[in-house]
Amino acid sequence: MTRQTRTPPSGPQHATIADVAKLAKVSKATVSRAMRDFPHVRPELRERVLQAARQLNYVADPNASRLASGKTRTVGLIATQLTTWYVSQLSAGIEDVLHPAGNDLLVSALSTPKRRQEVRDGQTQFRQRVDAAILVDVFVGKGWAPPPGDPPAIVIGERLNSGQSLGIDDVLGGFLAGQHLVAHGHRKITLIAGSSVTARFSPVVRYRAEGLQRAISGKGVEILGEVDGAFTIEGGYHAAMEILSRHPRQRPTAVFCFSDEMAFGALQACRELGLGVGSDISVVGFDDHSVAEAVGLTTIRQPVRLLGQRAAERALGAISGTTDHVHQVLPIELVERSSSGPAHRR
Amino acid sequence: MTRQTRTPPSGPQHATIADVAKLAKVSKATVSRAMRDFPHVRPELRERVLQAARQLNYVADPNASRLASGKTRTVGLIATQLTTWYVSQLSAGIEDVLHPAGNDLLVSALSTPKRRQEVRDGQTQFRQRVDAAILVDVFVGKGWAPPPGDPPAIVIGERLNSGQSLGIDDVLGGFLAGQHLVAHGHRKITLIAGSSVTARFSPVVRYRAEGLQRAISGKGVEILGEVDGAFTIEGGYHAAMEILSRHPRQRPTAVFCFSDEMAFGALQACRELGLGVGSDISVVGFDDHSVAEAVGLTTIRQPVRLLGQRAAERALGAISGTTDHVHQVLPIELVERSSSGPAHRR
DNA sequence: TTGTAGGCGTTATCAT
DNA sequence: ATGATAACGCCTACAA
Repeated sequence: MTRQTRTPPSGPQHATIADVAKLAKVSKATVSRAMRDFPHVRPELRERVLQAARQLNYVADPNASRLASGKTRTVGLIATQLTTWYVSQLSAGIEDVLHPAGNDLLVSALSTPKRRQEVRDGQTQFRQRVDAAILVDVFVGKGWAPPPGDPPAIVIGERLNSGQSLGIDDVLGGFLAGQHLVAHGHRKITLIAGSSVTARFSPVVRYRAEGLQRAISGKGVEILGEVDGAFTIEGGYHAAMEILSRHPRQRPTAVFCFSDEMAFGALQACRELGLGVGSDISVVGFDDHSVAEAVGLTTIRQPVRLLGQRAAERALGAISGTTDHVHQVLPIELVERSSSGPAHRR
Repeated sequence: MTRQTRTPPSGPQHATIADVAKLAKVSKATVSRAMRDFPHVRPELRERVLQAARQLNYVADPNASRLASGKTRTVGLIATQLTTWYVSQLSAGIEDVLHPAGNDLLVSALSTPKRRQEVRDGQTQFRQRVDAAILVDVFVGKGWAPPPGDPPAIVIGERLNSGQSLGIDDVLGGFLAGQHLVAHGHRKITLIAGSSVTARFSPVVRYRAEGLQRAISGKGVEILGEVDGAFTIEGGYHAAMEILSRHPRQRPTAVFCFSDEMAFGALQACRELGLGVGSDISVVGFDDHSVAEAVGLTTIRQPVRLLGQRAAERALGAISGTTDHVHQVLPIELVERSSSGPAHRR
């Protein structure tokens, strides 16, 4: 019977494990072990194999090894928005950990509520492609756990009852901002939160608002409403524009935005309306975005990159069987800059 | 001989193509064809297969198909810095195209010059993992082409003699900025460029500087030097700080930054030094970063996301055998905002 | 139009 | 400590 060659070997194909084995005069099994630093390989042989591999410029085909081993060496990141500063910092943090460990990161957006539901039910999109998943702002619900058969998941931004989750203390975040504004004499504050749709499901939004409430309760502070900033710059701009173009009497003296990006939009609105930021109006953001310092934005700093690193570490842990059902909380702090100051007196 | 079962099927494993075949009472081959919308499959059978697949919650194991077909359905992105706004927009654009086409994006940083050299010689890191690669700011050199055996590559930010590259007209970018400043009466301009190391290899930096030169030549304009802003916010801040804290006589009236992020740093420096932006000092950036509008930064807008989309389209094209050896240039424009204005008269 | 069966390159089991 | 070899799950050339 003739050997069945698929495509005529057009060019110099890549070396396979068999080529290395032949050159090093050992079996494929030994090559495989040597390449992966397994014990029980005679140093001399190991050296011979590595040298042969180098000579042939050999690297194991990831697909073949994935198929054979059943491990993908890949972690999936699922987020609602990929282009935000928050998510890009997160990915950077995740990569910090994944790459040295020889793992890949597979990113996937999840824009529609429908797809969000899909994730809760089972990560079809990542099926058999990842060993673990990191979910950010998907709002799966306290009691959630990955459906049986699905890879383990780490959840960022929501506290799971039993589990693999981490985040910051959002109540504290809201509280710190509120405390700061109250201390500066502000008595009329407007919140620029997420979209109204998100708000319903998002613990993040709820908790930050709750923290603010705690800080102001009993201080005679009025919250002039919670407007929709969609967590975008434009959203923050429009929201602020609407609020701040009111008559000074009905205007807040301070605006607390649930993200720095919305705060940037608010700053723009202030500028266009000729309001002095930090004097006529105080603006406080959330995140400590990389340009927050440059624009002098007072904000609640959260360690986003670190959050990513921790998540990745736990993902790796989960893969190797460590199931630490703990909610991990990372520290935040208020960073005072020029965008906030004493309430303007009239 | 006993059947050699690897791991005892601990849980309800995932359905395989064989399961679907059995349930639909067809061969594996037919399942494979039906699932991939191949022609020459009786509609009735196709329907039966799809239904069985749905019922078993079956999705093809990507690794197995990759191994069998030799295609990874993955495109690699190699960049020097992953956390910049530019690269994150680029990835977003790439994903716009890749995802609908059922392809994955694999991202890889390339921080050190040594690793950069590795890429020029052969993309070891992506070997057998991607069907095509997109290289951004790697500066491979005009005559470069992927080494034989390596997947096709699309280069962003550098014009290859023969091929697969795209970018903007950097000379024009520098020119537009220069023209704008000259028109506003500026006669002393400082450039905040990249790091001195990068500058030597980077056509981007060279061309933008050249464009500026062209715009100012013969207009009695003095370039007060090209300082290193490292393409970061902090870098821009420090560079600007140093320049602008000089005696007014030796100070430029305008600063042209080769990225918006450096311009943000420059704006911060101005604020801290009490210099009126747009009056005492004009600042022009490059990119049209998403917060540029919010801070009123005059800048050269480049369509970064579109650049990513085009690159991805060409990557997909290259995979399917289309080799269009053309350098594609995307349009840019000056966006005038409040950070620039007439030169301050003394 | 459908089925059969070999092979993709690696890992892991078993035997030595 | 090393070697032989059966999976892993899919794709595809070829036969029918």
